[in-house]
Amino acid sequence: MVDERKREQVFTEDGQHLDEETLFVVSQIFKALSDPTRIRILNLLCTGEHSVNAIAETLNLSQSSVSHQLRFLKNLRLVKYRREGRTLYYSEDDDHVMNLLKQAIEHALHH
Amino acid sequence: MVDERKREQVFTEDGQHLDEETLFVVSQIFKALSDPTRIRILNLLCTGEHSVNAIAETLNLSQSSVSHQLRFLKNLRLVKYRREGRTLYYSEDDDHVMNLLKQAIEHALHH
DNA sequence: TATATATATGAGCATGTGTTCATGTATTGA
DNA sequence: TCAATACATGAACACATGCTCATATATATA
Repeated sequence: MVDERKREQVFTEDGQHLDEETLFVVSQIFKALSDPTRIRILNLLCTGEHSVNAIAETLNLSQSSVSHQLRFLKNLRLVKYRREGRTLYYSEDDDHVMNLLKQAIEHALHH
Repeated sequence: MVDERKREQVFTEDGQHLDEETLFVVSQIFKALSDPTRIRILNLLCTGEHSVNAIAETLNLSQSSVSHQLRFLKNLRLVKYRREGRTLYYSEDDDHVMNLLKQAIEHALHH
């Protein structure tokens, strides 16, 4: 039997109270990682920067779809880009989130 | 400038080729963590097992909503339950995924 | 057996999401 | 300036998602 008294909203190591903003940020991070296309793009960017067309060709996706997803990832500051002429080279921009992705991939592969 | 030759599908530490199933599993894990209600439920279960009604009352959610989400989490084997009379006590069932959640929460809090 | 309690489930609905298609914008080179 | 290249953007559509409401199921107790 468990103690069912309402927990006080103290901050403990786990099960701490989550304010609205934290809840939103956490859900956004995971939402970004919850789509197969975005996972493939981020996984590819693990190997270094790539142009939009390179991503589309390598992953066999439409240029438009890749561009839309890159905008999504850019808004969350998970990727960044650098311009060289007409070409934009995208690369990762959040070590911590990339780490979460790598952990989940490792977990899924070794099961 | 980056080497744009198509990557061979060798397995390297990062950026490895992701087969369909792995991709699906990874996306499902993150999808489970991408909803505020499920995050709150899992975060509460960090503190120990809770009945369905206790979860609903503590988090101020409807019984139906909690029950639906618990079914979702149970299908992914992220939670389990034990029966005691009419009451079902739910608890976490995947240390690794709970760890991903805790990391993301810590990351979001200290920013 | 009848009633109450705890939870599960299905339908329906509003909203969110990811894609394609068409087109717009920016940069380069002739 | 004109055409070509690389990428971005908006609309529209199909589909997924999470909630509520009503109801079903399972267990305990009188």
